[in-house]
Amino acid sequence: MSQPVETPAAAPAMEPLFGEPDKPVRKRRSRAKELLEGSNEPQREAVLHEGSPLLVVAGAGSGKTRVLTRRIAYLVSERDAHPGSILAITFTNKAAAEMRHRVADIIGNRARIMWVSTFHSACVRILRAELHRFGYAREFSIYDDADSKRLMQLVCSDLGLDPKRHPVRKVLNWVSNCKNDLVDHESAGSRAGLGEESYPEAYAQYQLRLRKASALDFDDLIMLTVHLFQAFAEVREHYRRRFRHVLVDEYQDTNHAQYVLIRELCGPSDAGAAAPAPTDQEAPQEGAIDPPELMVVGDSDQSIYAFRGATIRNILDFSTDFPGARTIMLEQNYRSTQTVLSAANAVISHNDGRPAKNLWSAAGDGDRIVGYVADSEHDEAQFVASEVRELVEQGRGTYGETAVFYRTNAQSRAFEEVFIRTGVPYRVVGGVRFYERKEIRDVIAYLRAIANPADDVSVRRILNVPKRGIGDKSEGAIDALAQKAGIPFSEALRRASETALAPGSVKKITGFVDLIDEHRQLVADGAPAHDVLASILDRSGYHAELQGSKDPQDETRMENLAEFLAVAEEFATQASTVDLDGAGAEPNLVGAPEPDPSLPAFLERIALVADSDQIPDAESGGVVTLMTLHTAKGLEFDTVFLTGCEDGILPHQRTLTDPGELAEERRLTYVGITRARKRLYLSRAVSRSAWGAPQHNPPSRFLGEIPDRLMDWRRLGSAVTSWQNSSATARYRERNRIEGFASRVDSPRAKKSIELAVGDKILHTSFGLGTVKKITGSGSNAKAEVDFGSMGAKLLAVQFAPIEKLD
DNA sequence: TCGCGGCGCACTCTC
DNA sequence: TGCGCCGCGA
Repeated sequence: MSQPVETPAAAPAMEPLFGEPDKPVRKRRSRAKELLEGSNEPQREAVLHEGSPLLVVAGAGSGKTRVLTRRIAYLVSERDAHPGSILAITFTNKAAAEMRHRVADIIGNRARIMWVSTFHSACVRILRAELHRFGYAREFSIYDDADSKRLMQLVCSDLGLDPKRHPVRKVLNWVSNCKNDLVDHESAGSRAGLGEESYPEAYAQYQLRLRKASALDFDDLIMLTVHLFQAFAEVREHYRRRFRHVLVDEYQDTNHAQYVLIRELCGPSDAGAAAPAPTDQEAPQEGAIDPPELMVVGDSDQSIYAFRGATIRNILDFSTDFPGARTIMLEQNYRSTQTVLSAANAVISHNDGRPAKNLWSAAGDGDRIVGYVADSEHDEAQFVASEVRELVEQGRGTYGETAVFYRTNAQSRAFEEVFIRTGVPYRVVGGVRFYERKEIRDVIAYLRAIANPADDVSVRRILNVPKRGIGDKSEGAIDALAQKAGIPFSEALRRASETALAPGSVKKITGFVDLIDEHRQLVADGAPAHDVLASILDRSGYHAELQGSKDPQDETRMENLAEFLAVAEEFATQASTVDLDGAGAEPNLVGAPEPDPSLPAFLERIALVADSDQIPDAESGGVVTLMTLHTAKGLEFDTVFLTGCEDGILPHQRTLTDPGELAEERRLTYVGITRARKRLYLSRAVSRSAWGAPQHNPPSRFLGEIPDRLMDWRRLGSAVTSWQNSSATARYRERNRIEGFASRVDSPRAKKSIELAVGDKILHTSFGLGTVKKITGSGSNAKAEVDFGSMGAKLLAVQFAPIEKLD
């Protein structure tokens, strides 16, 4: 949890700004010199001097972020840009922290007043200062995904939506898409293009509830900022003047709302229709100010967030969106071997309608890509574990420079089991998220209820946690009162005596109100977040309840809470020295620039920080990193294991029917492959247990797209041999599509050699994994009685049944 | 009002 | 497989 604070002096050794990252780091001075004198590569040089707007299209590993960093340093050093006038937007907080480090390494302490943050953090800052214009209270809660889902659940049941036909998740996604496309709920009903159901009422109700709770969800952060800019010309103008340089990393992952935000900020001046026309001849220059300079960097092949509303359109249409824009392409890769790149190129080239691009590397061919076909996911994990150990023992790699990627979080389990058993040190990034654990959410709800009295969702969550005798009945009565009087739930709690509840119940409720009030006072007195947290854990009885429990689970809960408390304390000390957005030292930024360790600031911080921001530094970790392909973006490792290369896993089952989604899966694979510097492993499992029942998937179609000469197959599946032959790939794929997985294990050759004994494990195309219970007859007459678990016992003709024997 | 046990369902990816 | 919800008994 302890990310390095922004202390340039203590910054870890960093990569050079360009050139091979593997080379020993040169001294800071020479690097700065190199920066200012330019590099030997003309395109990179051009990135510095090229005007605005500027689009840099760069392949994986070509140092996109480095180029962006360079431009910032150039602006400050050569063009005397005030660092406070620079806004750099990155995709994750982690990336923002890294960028601040890099810039600080070149221009020193002045980098501290640069504004580097994610879209969401930037918007929160602006909203804190400006949202009162829309009538919001200054303290608003920020709802994460789980909160939004909970809220939408209430809405759906209010509207009587059948959860079978209209799952909460689906409704929420629809609403989220509307917001990302800036379609407000009044016009959402007539929204065309989605084809499926639309939920304008749910949208309206959901927004109403959010509004009542003084809460914003993630999509609101962007949407409302855009609305602010559009509704108040002076606000828009203020930020256009304040930011003279706007730089956006990972532009391919921006959605429509984010694009409009950038356009409002950096578009041509006359775009602001609301701005008063300069008819007054006395002050013609007033208000006539050039838009901020804009530079965006991206790679359309790495767009992997379409499901969240990101649209590649933004990068393809950049030059139309921003007239006069120039484009620079960077195609040299400084990260990977040519072998790795060729594989990546081969896969991505199967996507239609992408601009031609061919990455090349000067790093040499390097090792071939190792392929492995495992029998099961355990076998796959076993292979990865032993391979990692071997690399480390032979001194060819370190744990910290090794990563294991998978498509879904659920796949991490097999690796964890085997890694624990074999003693390979590892760390899972993401997965069951820290902030999604029950106990953490509980205390966050406490903190929110204290900070934002209107936050009904949070108040009701902790009303009876820990148990204090306020049950459904009491809650219902209070809720009825709140509805009747039109007041927030927390307000109704104070008037509990007006209900028909028993005096005992009223007393319990009063006790709860007092508890919250007491801590609200604590906050008002300026107590830092961790003090409030520690107090509420104690006074609410939450701590005591866990302590008294005999459930071993509660022990880990205690540990988690202790860690959370540590996070809060760390936040307080950080906040008092440096602002996490790097904006704290800027006096005239927005509203309250002073870093503050207060409770609202802490809540804001934890709402916006994703767990994947806590990826340990690869160099210092010394442990193998396990993560999903999505979180892998922007990272790189010497050795990469890309696991689960199966149709149904990667590409994911739900994407197989949609060419557009399939293209995104291919880009995801591309991202995974290009994370590898030196060694790449591709593995798949013939059989994989998915919630209980074994399931067997055909090899990923993406595997067949990689030329044979690049591959070194360490082990092939026992029964399947033809699929990796590229000439057979198309046929295989076709056959597979028609027959489903039935064609995978019935190769004639495999059948001939099958000999079964009692106790053998076999794989049947229809029944799945089974155990041989009894054998009768022999040779071609052999029959086997096989127990297929939940599928029952079957009698099979060994010679003809579509089965495969497992080791 | 609470606690327990049985059952049914769930797994994309994330700021 | 494990989590969350529901219904029941105390």
